[in-house]
Amino acid sequence: MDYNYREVEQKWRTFWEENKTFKTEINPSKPKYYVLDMFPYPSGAGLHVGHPLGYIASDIIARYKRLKGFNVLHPMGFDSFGLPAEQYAIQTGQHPAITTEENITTYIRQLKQIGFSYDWDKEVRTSDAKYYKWTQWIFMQLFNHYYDKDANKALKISDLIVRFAESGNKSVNAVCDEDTVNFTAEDWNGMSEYEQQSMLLKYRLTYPDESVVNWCPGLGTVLANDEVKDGVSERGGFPVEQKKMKQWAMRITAYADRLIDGLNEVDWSDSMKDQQRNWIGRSTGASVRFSLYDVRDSMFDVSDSMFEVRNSENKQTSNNEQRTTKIEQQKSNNEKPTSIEVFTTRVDTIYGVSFMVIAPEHEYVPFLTTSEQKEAVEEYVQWVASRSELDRMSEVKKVSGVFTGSYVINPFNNEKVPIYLADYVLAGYGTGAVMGVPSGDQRDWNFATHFNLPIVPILDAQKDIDTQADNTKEGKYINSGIINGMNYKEATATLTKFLEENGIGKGKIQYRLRNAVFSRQRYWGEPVPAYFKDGLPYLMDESELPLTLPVIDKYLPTETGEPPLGRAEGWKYKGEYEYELSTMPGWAGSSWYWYRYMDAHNEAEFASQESINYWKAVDLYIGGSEHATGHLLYSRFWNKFLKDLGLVPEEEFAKKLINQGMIQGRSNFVYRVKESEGQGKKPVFVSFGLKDKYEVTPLHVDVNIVSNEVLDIQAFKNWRSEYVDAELILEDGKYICGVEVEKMSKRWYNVVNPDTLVDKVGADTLRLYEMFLGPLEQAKPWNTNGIDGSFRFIKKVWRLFYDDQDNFKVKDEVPTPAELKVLHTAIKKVEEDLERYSFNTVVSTLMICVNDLGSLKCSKKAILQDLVILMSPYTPHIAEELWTILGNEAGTISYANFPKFNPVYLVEANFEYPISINGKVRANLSFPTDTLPAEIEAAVRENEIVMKWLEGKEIKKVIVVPKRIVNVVM
RNA sequence: GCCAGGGUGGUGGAACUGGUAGACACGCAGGACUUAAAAUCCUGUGAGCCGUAACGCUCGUACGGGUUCGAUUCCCGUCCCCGGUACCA
Repeated sequence: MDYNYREVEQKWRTFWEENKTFKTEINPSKPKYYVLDMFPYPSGAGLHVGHPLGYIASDIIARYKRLKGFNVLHPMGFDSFGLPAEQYAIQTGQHPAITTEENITTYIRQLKQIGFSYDWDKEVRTSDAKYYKWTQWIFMQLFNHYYDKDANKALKISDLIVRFAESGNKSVNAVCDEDTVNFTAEDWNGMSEYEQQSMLLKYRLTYPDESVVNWCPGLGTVLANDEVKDGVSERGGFPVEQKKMKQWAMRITAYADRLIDGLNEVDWSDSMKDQQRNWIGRSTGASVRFSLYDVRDSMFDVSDSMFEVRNSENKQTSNNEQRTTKIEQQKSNNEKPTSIEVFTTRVDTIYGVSFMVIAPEHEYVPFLTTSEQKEAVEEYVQWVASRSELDRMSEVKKVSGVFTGSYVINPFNNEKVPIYLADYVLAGYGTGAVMGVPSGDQRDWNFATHFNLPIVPILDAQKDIDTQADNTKEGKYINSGIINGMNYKEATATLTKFLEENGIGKGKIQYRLRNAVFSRQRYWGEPVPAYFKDGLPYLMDESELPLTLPVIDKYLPTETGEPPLGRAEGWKYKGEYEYELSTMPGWAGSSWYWYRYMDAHNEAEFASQESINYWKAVDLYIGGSEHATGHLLYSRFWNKFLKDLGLVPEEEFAKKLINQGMIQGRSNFVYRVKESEGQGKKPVFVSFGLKDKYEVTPLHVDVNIVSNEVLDIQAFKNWRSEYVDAELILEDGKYICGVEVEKMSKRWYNVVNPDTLVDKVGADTLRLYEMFLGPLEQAKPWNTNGIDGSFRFIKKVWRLFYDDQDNFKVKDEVPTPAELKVLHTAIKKVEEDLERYSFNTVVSTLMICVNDLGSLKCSKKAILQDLVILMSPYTPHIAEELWTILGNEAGTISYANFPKFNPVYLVEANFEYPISINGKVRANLSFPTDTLPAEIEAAVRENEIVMKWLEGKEIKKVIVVPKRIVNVVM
């Protein structure tokens, strides 16, 4: 009889659950090890085969470390706020909490089925009020702190207020908004409450700010970037425009340097560190202020329709009498700007400036545009508003832009420089303005060539600048006023000094990193524990947490375009003040969850100091590389902040990080005819083979309603309400779908579920197979072609214990040297490979070991017992069963001792040297392992085969690499 | 576009620090067992070539160069694929 995996696996899963085999407690007598998985978003599609890849790997390490004597924390939880549940709620009216609960139940069932050694008592869910209470609490701490550059850490806002009252802000060296002006203690004490609070917002680590969003008037909502395709909404095909909106932001830039420095102390891949460093993008340069030249009039009526959207917030501001203070006036819309500031990393090229470019959404645009240029500018701004940031940065070859009609003055040579708008300058980055130096920058060169602007050489080393830009720093400066004849270093120093002495600029460090937007115009997220009084945000009291999500009738924005929370009846702080209506973004709850696992049910703190100081930081963190610059950066930021508050001990929360490669999915597509897009139109889809005859938009379709690329039409119509009466243009009576290999993701409907596989071959086989697929880090498309090999392996192991007639054949005999050699070869390799996280090669090693023991007909207990331990991290169910069968206490293999490798069994008397001649192997010669290289050389020189290959030529050299190879050079 | 990763047989992959390329598996082909099938076991399996045969030869790690006694591995350039690109998580 074959091994009955269904029965055995079920038996041990029940055992583990009932006996809480993996329950973990603080135990100072043992070394600790914390293995963490990036927790999943519980999608409606259930767990897919891509999830377990990382989970299996981390579970293997968790089990391996237990065998090595560590006290292992290995928890699992759910990142359960998010867009898909809300989207489902919009479609069905079902409360996202219900859907989420159902999905989590499914996930837990699926996870338990795979035999992970999680301590389920420590499970967390970010959408649980008991959890998000602490997310809100951390948010409040951020609001109540500012970043002090002298202390190089976050300090209390209450302390800042004291300092302002005593000496103003001149002596305060803190991270704050760019436009913060200097004030004295007198100024501060003379300010109204409103003015003081407004000022403090410029310092708080979280604060309301304006940022650009994808506004879709057709759907009356803000869309995520990936809900937008070709400038229209993915759902419904409505136009999308860029709009500025008041949003909460997190001052992550305050931590930019520490986020860069911290990378030096973690064991992450260099590529991952590079990505983070580049994302933060620290660059050293200078800011330079260019005065505006002769602004004759401001041609634009500020209330002009084109600018209405952008200025709506500002208008509100100026309507509010209280807010128009002396300080604010400088920024007010009614005053003409007098200069434009740029940031440059190449201040040395300043004499080569022949134009200036500002972002089309720059706030000065109305003032800079002359009446002659008004129409062209208006048209251009409108066009740019329809384009996403990504589109704008991607299209580098096509030059676009428009002249505003205005000029600035180059402060170094007093030349008139025309001001253009161009979409490659983004308002959100730097000052939203750049100086154009066509001889030294290719994009500027392209722009200058396109608009026929002068290209001035500035260095004598520049070559061929009439065909392309040359960004060299070599040579001496020419055409460059005060720096003529200098080299790069001298010039930069001279210019920076000049800027500072004349008050027109200064040396500056600029980051590409932007402060993180912390609002979503959605329902299914953490409510922000803030309310508004006179248009300013205030926190509720900590004792009033959690602020729970109110009940609403529909999960859509209000008629006036407010977020769904605007629908909540009477939802006001103390019945009086408006709450913040946006919710927190997806990354809020995931930015600190590893601490909650340490003490998941604590109601007094986010986790006890005792637990935090025992578990400290994550020793191994496994998750997808797609989180490189999102989750992993935000989490590091929050961790550093919590450390500043003295609440956690470690500067970096994840000591070792492994990025599992994506298991790619095979996506299926349907093709919607473009003419049928838009509200109220009947959707028309055309089959793959006929799609070239129409203008179509490819749309993802659920792979589970497609089989062999043929669409199940009825299932498709039921899939989404708007497709109920869709028309399908068929070929040969079928609707054929397109196929593409891409990331397996719920939002592309290409999720494949592991349940079927567990049923067909068992969890142990699935675990083994997923590891056997290849290196953990490498991406690979999912297919089950090789799974039989893993299944056979399990059966072969069983057959070492039982013969064909089901007789137990394990004997208590003394192992032979050959058997010990097989076993210890495996022990060595399994240990080495696990230490370097080479999960796939361990599977091969186990297979070779089992094959060899089979050939040796070895069924000796001493050998098999160690083999079972070696296997147990990969195939815990069968290992637990065999362990018990061998006479050990039931359910104890998880805490057994990893077999000790003994090199004695591997000693070889001889080594067979490959003999290569000019790099090509021509013979093999065996020598005792202690033979000296000179003796080997002598033997090789006299070898017949070698002589034959020499054909009478001289041997130039013989290279002997001990226990590797011999190479004869002739 | 920019940032980062990858490309090895029919397929997944191995080769750890520059040292016999293709371990281990899948698939395929042939054989054993069986009335038959499944399961299991055995043999072969990068491409091309020579030969009766043991064996041997040439090519071969995306493509083109380079460094080296020796390169899948290091360097330069090109092509293709995948992830991220700030509201998917």
